[in-house]
Amino acid sequence: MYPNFINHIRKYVDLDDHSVALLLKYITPLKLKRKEFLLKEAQVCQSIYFVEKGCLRMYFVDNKLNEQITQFALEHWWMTDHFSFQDNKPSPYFIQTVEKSEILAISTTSFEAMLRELPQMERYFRIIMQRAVAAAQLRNKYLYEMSKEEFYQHFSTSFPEFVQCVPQYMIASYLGLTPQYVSELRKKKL
Amino acid sequence: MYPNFINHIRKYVDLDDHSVALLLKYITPLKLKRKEFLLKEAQVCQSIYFVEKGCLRMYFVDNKLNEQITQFALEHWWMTDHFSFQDNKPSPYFIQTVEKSEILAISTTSFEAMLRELPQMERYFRIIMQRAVAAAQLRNKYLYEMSKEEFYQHFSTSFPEFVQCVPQYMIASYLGLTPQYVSELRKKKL
DNA sequence: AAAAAAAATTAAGCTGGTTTAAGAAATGAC
DNA sequence: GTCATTTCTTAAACCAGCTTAATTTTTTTT
Repeated sequence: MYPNFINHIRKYVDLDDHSVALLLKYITPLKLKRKEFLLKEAQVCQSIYFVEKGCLRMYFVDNKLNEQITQFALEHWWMTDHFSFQDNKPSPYFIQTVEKSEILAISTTSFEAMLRELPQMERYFRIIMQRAVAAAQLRNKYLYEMSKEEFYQHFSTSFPEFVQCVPQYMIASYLGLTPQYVSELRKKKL
Repeated sequence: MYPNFINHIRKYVDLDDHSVALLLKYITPLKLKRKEFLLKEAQVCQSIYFVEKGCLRMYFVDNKLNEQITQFALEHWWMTDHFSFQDNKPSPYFIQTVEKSEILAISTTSFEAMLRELPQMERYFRIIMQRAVAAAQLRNKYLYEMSKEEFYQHFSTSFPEFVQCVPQYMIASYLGLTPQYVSELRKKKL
């Protein structure tokens, strides 16, 4: 039952079978097709989502009506609009499946109750969030030190699995590039 | 004793006086002058730092030998190289006081021991880190949707206290702009 | 298998923001 | 209070990456 989910937690904290059983009461499994939405602009993001299988993207629509992708989540990554989730504010984002996916959702209220009942999960999320901050810090450094060309080359050599399963125009959007420019860079490299 | 520190924790979790006493054993207070270093490039970042009073900046030296500032920390903010702190890796960053400051340091080992003895602190840091992720997500969105001019105007109207106490060229560096361009933008606005 | 829709490419012209260089103003140290 | 250093300004030339627009290729739907 949800092996990616359980294994991921057990990588960071001890969790006996009884605790697992308790934990499962707080999650809602979702089977989704390609291009289904978990969140739309102006809604409050009521859950935090774990990608058991598949791929999610998060984007907002900018003032030129472009979809700006700000995040992807692959298998065993978490995804939410943290600001909306924590403070119950309407979100500017859409969260959508990129492909057929199995998602585990934990609602705001379940999240709070789960943390109270299972202190290991408090620890787990402290570690996960700390790692997310570290990742954000690193990505941020890349933005300061690399040109857009270097940023693209770095990304596409570091994460070839993305280039596989995500269309090129989405990668361009995520990296803050125009599809035309990515096309030019690819030509240049060959 | 360290009112900013204790009040900040009590904003998020309950902490009785006995717990406060236990907690204080894990922290090392530091009184620093202007421009003193807490971390230099190639060192492992052995502590997480709380700004009780004053101001810190974090920067790295890029391949053109510019100091690129990636973060500031004002009163009651935390600062560390999370990647270095968590995984004991050498850091690419410098952490330095911008002005005379009072800093509370918690070392890697103290941090771990503290979390084991005081579960409230596990919760506190889970919340703090979650808020840091939310802040990073928001800043990231701004980078996608704003031009550099808009980003500068937004920053300088949102955080006038910074423009007060941090020299202009540091703000330029933090925002990823040249000092010349900031100068031009300021002229434009008046 | 054909039609429709979505994604990727190509190329020319343009612009937001950098680079370079020099001088002016502000700050800190003695 | 003066000298040395740091910070800020001005201006012109330049370029990385965008815009626009048209064409081709790939994918999806029927």
